[in-house]
Formats: sequence, C-alpha cells, structure tokens
Amino acid sequence: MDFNRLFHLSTKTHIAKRLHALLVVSGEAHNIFFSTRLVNLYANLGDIALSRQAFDLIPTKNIFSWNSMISSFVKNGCFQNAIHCYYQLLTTRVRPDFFTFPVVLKACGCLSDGKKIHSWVFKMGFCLDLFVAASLIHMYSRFALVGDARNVFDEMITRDLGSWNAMISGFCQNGKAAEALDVFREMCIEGVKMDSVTVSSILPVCAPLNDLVTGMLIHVYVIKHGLAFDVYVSNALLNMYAKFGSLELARKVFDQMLVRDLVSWNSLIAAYEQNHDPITALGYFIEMKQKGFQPDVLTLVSLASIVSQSGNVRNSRSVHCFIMKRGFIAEDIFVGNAVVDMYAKLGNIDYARKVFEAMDAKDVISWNSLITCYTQNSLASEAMEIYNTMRGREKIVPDQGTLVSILPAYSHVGALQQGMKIHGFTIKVGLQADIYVGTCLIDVYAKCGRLNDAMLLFGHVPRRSSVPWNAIIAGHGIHGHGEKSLYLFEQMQEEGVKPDHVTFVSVLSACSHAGLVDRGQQCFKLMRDKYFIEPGLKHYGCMVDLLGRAGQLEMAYEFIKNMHVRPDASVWGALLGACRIHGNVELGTIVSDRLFEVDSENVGYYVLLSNIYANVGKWEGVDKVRSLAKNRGLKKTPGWSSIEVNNRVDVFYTANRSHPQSEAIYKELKVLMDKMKNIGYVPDYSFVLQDVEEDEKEQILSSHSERLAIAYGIITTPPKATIHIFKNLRVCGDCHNATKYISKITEREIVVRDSNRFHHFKDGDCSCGDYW
DNA sequence: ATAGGGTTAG
Repeated sequence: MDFNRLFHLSTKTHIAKRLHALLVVSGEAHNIFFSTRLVNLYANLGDIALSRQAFDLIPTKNIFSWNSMISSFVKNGCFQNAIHCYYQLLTTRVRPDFFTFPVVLKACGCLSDGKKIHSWVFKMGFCLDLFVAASLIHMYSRFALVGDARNVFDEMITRDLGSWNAMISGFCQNGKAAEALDVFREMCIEGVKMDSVTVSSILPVCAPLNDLVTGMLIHVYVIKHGLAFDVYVSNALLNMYAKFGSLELARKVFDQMLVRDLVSWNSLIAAYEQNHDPITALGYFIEMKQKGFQPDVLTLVSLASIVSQSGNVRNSRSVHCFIMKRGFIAEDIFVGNAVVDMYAKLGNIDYARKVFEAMDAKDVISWNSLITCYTQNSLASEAMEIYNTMRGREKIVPDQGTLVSILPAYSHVGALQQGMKIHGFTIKVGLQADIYVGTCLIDVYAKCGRLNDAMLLFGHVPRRSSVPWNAIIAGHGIHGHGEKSLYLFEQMQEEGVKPDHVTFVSVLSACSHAGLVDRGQQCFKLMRDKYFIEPGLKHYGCMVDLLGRAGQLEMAYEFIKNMHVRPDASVWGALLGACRIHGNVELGTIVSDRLFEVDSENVGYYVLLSNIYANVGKWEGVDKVRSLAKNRGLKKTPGWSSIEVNNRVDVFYTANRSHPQSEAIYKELKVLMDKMKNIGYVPDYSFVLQDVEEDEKEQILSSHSERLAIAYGIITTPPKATIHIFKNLRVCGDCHNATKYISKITEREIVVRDSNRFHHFKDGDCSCGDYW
C-alpha cells in the first residue's frame, strides 16, 4: 500500500478520514511519520479538531509532531492554542528547534506575548537563524516596536531576501515610509533583487509619499520580471493607482489580472467609491457577486459609502439589513462606524444613533461619527451631549477628528468658554499646529465675537492651504468688516495660496454685509475669469443679496434670470428680503410666487412676505399670505437662541417654559415690556402670522427665543455686563427693535449673532441700523 | 513529515 500517494490524493476531509481508518486497520496508525502527516493533513483541510485528535493519539511525540501541531493551530487562527501547545512542549523532554520559533512568534504577533519570547530566543542563541530573525522582526513590527525590529535586523550577520522584506514591510505597516525606502535602497545597493513580496510591501507607501514616479518604475520592473501574475502584486498596483486617482490605470491592472481574489474586487470597488463614482463602484459590486464572490467587511464598508454618496435612502436600508443579517455591526467596529456615517450623511439621525447604540465595541471614530452626525445636521446641543458622554469614558481619548467634529457645534451656539477649553487641550496634546483643528478654533473665536483672538490664532496656523484663509475671511465678513476681508483675500493671493469655491463664498458674503457692491462684482468676475470656478447656488445667493441690499432690485432680478443653475429658495429668499428692505411690493409678489414654487414649506418666507404687505398697509395682502400659510402644511424650523453663562450653554426654544428659571425670565420680560412701552416701543405685529387677538400677539412676540435668552442673561450676569446671544435663524424684526430699547434701559451692550451676521446693540441703537 | 517576509478600510 502506497500511503504517501494516498496522502497526496486526500483533498477532502472525508477522504482523509478513510485514509486514517486504513492506517488504523493496517497497523500503521502509530507510525510517527504517518501520524504527524495526518495532523498536517487535517489542519490543511481546515479541520483543527480532527488534527488535534490525531496529535493526541501519537504515543511518543517528537519535535516534528509538536511543530506540526503548533503550526496547524496557527494556520487555523487558533493562536492562543498554539502558544499553549508551545508551553506544553517546554514541559516535555523534547526541545524546540529552529522550526518551532517562527511559528510561535507568528502566534505571538497575533496575541501579546512578544517580549517574553524574545528574551527566551536570545537565551537560546537561536536568533542567528534567518527564519527566526525574520519572524522576530515581523512580530516586533506588529506591536509597533519598529526600533526593536531594527535592532534585530542590524545584529544579523547574514541576511537573505526574507530578512530585507520583513524589515521593509515592518516599516511600511507602521507608516514609516521614509525609513522603508531607506532600507529598500540599502538592499538595492547590496545587489539584492526584489521579489513579489518586496514589491507588494513597498507599493503602498508610494501614495502617502506622493511619489507616483517610484510607483510606476516599480510597475515597469514588475512587468519586466513577470511579477504581475502574483495577485498580491497586482492588487497593490491597483490600490496605488486608485490612491493617485488614476482610475484608468487601476482598471487596466485589474483587467490584465489572470487570477482575481476578493481583495482585487474590494480594491476595485473602493477605487471608484473613493474617487466619488458610486455608480460605477456599485456596478462592480454587482458584477463581483455574479462572479460568486462573497462580500466581506471591507466590501461592506465601501458599500455603505457608495449608498451615502448616491444619496439613496432606500438602498441604505437594504445595506443595513444585509450587514445586520451577518452580525457585522456588533462584531466589526469598521463596519459599524461606516453604517453610522452612512446614515449621518443621509441625514437619518435616528438610525445613526440606533446603530451606534447597537455596536458592542466603540472606538474614537465611532464617537466622532456620531458627533459629526449631529453637528452636520445642526443639532449642536446633542453633539455637545455626546461629546460630554464620550469624555466620561476612560478608554476613549479625543483625537484630531473629535475636535474637528465638536468645535463647529461650539461655533454654532457660541460656546466660547467650551471652545477655549479645547484650545487649551490642543496645546496639551500637540494639535495646535493642525490646520483643521486650528481653522475650527478660528471659526469659534470669530463667531463668538473675538476677532482679535481669531487673528492671533490665524498667525500661528500653517496657511499654505486655503482652509484657514477661508475661515478668517468669513470671520471678518460676519462682523461687517468687508474691507479687512478683501485685504486678507489679496494677501492670500500674494502668498500664492489658490482660492477655492469656499473662499469666494466668504469673500462675496463679506462684500454683501459691508455693502461693497463694486468690489463684490469684481470678485465674482475674478472667480470665473482667473480661477475658472463655476459659481454655485451659494455664490449666486451672495450676489443677489449684495445687489438687493444696495437697492439694485431690478439688477438682482436680471441676475437670477441669467443664472446657469436653477435658483433655489435661498436665492429667491435673498431677493425677497431685499424687497422688504426697500419696500418693493410688486417685485416682492412676483418673487414670492417663484419662491413658493421651489419651497412652499418654510414659514420664514411667509413672514417676510406678510411683512412687505404690512409695511405699506396692504392688509388684504397680509390676510392672503396668512391663509396661504394656514392652508399649506408648513414645516417650521424651530427657532432657538443660546447663551453661555458660567461655562454652561443654555438653549431656549420659542415660548419654552421648561427652563428651571422660566418663571423669573418671564417676570423680567414683563417688567422690561412696561419700561419699553414707556419710552416709545410699539410692537410690530406683522411679524406674527397667527390669526389671534392683539394682546396674544404681543405675548407671542415677547416669548421669541432671543428675548428669553436676553432676559436670562440679564438676571444671571452682573449689571451692565455685555450679553452675547446666538440665534439659529435671522433675528425677528420686532425683536431687533425691542433689543435696541432693552440695551438702553439696562445700559448694557447686547451682541446678537444670528444665522447671517453680528448685531451690536448699544445705547438704544444697532450697528446694522435697520437691517435685520 | 515541520518553518520566515506581502495586497484592501471607517
């Protein structure tokens, strides 16, 4: 009986079992050669239980048997068992050898017992063995101990290709691209030729180093030496081209592959997904499934992003189900985070929250994703709440992404003191020079009325990218310092920083707030002629606002008619606002018709129109708007105002009575109202759309959120202290007027930042005059 | 009969 031949033919578990039985029958089961081969055979077929059984039945085990058992465990991912088996071996009289250590070290690399083994290996003097040394280098690298890895590498007397590869990949996988290339060059100098393993380790660092040339030279080498047939090599090439955005080349590499695996498909799908082509990516996903490949976690991460990019809410649900069915959300943090992010981008906050809650393990990115979900959907209080909960978790340390996600929430509600705390934190953890964190802080300071501090910070942030410039230009803009914005814009160009579309939004709105009509028009022209940026809706909105505020209503109207994209509600809304300022009823009526075509649900626009009619005494117009508003199911964006007192941000919603100091607030408002009326305040009821009696209208006006916040400020801060208020919508015209009176009565400066700009109230007047 | 170094992510 030729058992060797039978071993060779056993390609399925049931055949292996027959062979096993045959060995028992023919009395060969105790033969140490055959029984050890059985251990390996079962392991290679993926049946670790049978492999172990076969091992246990070996009466006197030699080092071959032990090595086979340990490596069987490792091959099947049972690292703990492998190490346990190794310790068992140490209790016997059999001694481990050169073959034992590489496998054990591999198991250690996947667990956490590295140091211990290291000292042991050195004691035994086995380190001189090439295979052991390579395993050690690899293991240290896995624990991010590249220094130790390098020491082992340097102490080696002879090196083979495997040693070089282990060191290079060790550096690559720890993000030490430059060091990796150094070792690589050293290897070339010593005349060692790279193989497919070298190539697939080194290719992934080309993109982070922004070195496409090296990547392409390696590609040439690959073709010349026939390495392209290796899946690892081709996959690495595909990924490299994808990271450089060269989709055609990535696609070409994929097309020329003879064998493709799951990684190839995942890489191709991710390539298109990350270069913002979700449609093509989805096509490849479908093709991949048709070819019989089962998607894994990485496929699903891309898929989630594909769905959110294409904005398809229905698909998002089926992706969610698909992932849930396989239990991936609980198991895999990456997938869970990707799904949270998907729902966040689709604006489905409840689902994002639910998925977040359902995750077994959460890391910083999970928290960041949820915080971003809230900030991007303008829910600052919720974002702050989540951030505070996160800070309560010991194991989670905020990173750059956390700060970038929470700071906009602070800007949004004017939480200056909270923002300053983060500023301190950035200095502590060495993030003060980060462009993105720095820019968010500039925005916080600017939006909290601290322009000087914003400028100071701007001086310390690297400014070779447009990002911090955009923030500081916009910061001056909302304070009405248009000239300063334009000056910074000039300076930016002089320093050779290229403005982007965000820059122009900042510049144009700065011009419109400061009434710089000519300069604004020049900038608009510059944007297209010099920088070849096609204006978007926001740029058009700024221009309409700019012309409209300046009284050029017809010109603004013409401007809209000549737009290259369909005007949205904000563009028409800007013109309607201008009609109100300049009391143009005829154009206002026309504009409102067009406006309600694109957005008939926003109650603010009805208020604006009713206002236009009321100002010229056209009461039938007011009635018409009122019934129009009543007949349509209006979506009312809840108005809120916030104020920060003693490190705490309080948010007031209109007519809210749930605040602990509610009673005192309403009492204060009553007192104020009487005093205001005595010195000439008359409520303007055209800001109330509800069809109710006059005294009730007065009640509605004086429970607007901005007044609640101001009253709260008055009763909680020392006399004559400046009050800072933040409102999410535009300040109501009647409240604007009332605040002037309040500033006079209380002898306080009141600073109100609304969705549009800053209003400084002082001594019965406002910095913006009667604009609101 | 047994051994090292490789490609994809939020």
